[in-house]
Amino acid sequence: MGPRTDLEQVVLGVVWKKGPVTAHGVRVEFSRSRTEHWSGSAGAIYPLMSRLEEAGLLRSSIDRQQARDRKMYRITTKGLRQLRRWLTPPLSDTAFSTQFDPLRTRVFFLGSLEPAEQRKFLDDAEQALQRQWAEHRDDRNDYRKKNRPFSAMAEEGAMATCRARITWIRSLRKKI
Amino acid sequence: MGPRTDLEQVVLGVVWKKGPVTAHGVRVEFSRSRTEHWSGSAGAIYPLMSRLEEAGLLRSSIDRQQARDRKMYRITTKGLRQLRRWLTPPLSDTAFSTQFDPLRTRVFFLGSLEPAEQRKFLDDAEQALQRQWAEHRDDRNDYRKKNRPFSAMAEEGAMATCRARITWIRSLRKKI
DNA sequence: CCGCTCATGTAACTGGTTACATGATTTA
DNA sequence: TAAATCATGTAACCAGTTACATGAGCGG
Repeated sequence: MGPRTDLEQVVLGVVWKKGPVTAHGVRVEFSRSRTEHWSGSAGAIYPLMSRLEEAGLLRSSIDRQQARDRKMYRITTKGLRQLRRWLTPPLSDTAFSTQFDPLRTRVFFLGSLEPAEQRKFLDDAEQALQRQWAEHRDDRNDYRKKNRPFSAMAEEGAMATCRARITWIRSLRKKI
Repeated sequence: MGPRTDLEQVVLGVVWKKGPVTAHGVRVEFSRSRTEHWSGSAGAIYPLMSRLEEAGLLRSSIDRQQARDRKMYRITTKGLRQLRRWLTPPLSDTAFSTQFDPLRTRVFFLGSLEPAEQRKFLDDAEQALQRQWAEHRDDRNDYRKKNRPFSAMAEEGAMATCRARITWIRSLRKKI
């Protein structure tokens, strides 16, 4: 009965990386993320981490040294094995399938706008993507400073897709 | 009381593009899509299209000409106005925010694998992305044949992000 | 006549969300 | 001393999903 959802795997990964850590600490990590895919809401994280502990993938202990009691989570050997399994080929199909892109989705229906409005849409999109790229660049630089090379590499992935989308939007702009 | 979710907007768009169309026809359109973000399940589509009709964005009529009765949906003037509003800047923040990418998500935790396993992960990913790119290219060519320029442009967006991700994966491969 | 596609729906479930409740500690 | 942050949780809700039910028409 290992983790079934990506969120469970990611929480496992966060505990591996930051552990020992509180459920609150995991939530903070989610709130810092640029993507809005998961909010890291209390209603999701607290029951989820209890489940992972019950499954033997996490283990918790009460830290009474601090000003107030804190439930510290660590990853277990079994948990680490599970994390590695999640990353070891062959990966599930869903790991590779093209993801939902609200911008691309909208382009399918761009023909319903007047050409002038279409151009406005594309100009707006390009600006937003440029802001987004800059945010990921800042995050990457932060990760480099903190000596977290894999997180920096992940941010470079986000930067690369931002650049590709900007180039794509510009090419549409020329066609219209 | 307009549409609140992207799925409702997309269904509105599909009816605009393919209409008059049955709820089943909309479902088929979703099943053809490469992305797995929405399954287009009956439990989602049928109640949703009823809601859109109740809100005055779609209008239906029973077609008795066919072998069996079919409920044909068309977009209303109000519906088209709503579709355009969805595409008209300023777009909601969620339209631009960096999307969830299961591959990038995994890279954050790639440090938990041995270097040899890391390389295997990246090789596997590159192959999958290349297959994915080819699928989107085929789809784009189909759309071109069918004279659907905006759908073709959308597919080119997917192709561009695939290429960017391949380049990114290769650059990680060199670093490791 | 068997299985496939077209066609329309409903019921139970699920993996999250928002909002609420509580209280200690820290900072302005 | 008020507001923000740390910290732990629960309850109600929501937008989907899977699975089921039903039936017509059609090709092999």
